[in-house]
Amino acid sequence: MPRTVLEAEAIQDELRPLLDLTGPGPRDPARIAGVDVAYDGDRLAAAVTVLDGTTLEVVEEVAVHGRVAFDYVPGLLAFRELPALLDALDRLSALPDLVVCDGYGLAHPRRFGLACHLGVLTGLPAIGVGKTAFVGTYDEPGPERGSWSDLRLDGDVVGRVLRTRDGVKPVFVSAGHRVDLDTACHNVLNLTLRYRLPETTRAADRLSRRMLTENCRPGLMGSERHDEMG
DNA sequence: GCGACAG
DNA sequence: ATCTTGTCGC
Repeated sequence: MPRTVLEAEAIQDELRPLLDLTGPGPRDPARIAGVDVAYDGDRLAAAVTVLDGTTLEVVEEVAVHGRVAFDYVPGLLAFRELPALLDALDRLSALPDLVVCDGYGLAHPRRFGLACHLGVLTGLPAIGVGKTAFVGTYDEPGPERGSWSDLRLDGDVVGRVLRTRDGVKPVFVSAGHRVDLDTACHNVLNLTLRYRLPETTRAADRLSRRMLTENCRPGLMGSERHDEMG
């Protein structure tokens, strides 16, 4: 774990060459994971929620407790959230086919946002879905669900501003690892049949908050249902 | 130089 | 991220 901004940025530059940007990535993933982290002072809870790619039903979920080990610095979000997220991902019974991150991927000052970092470290296909603008310029996409516009940074298209619901504020989609932008947006639209944000993100957000609030066994919480027989 | 800045 | 009431709308 880096201890300074400079160290962290160096790590990003070091890992960036490991990115797999040769598309297209999973168009019909069977298991899609959503990840999110909730905070309370220096306490945090990281959650991973896996949905069935077809029914969008939650098929597995894991949440873990942790401590903030890196202050939030724009551009270095991964160092704050990744340790706990990797911990939670390790506890899944089966690997997901796609991970939807809360934040950015290639749309990043050094082209290595949370979704890229998580993807490289786990080897899993990953994409980023941000709720607000971070980097880049763009034109407002059309008002209907499905319309989008390029998110550009220094002349490169680094992501897409995608309208997931009619007349509702768009989200910022970018590729992370082993998924191209088209496939990323395709998946995001499949995950937003009812709300602006992907069901994966919503489920992970709820779980992480619950983990923080409830007095559960320090360590974990999840769908490792302890068969309560008898 | 100053302000903005994922979560 | 988090602090926070009411309010407009389906």
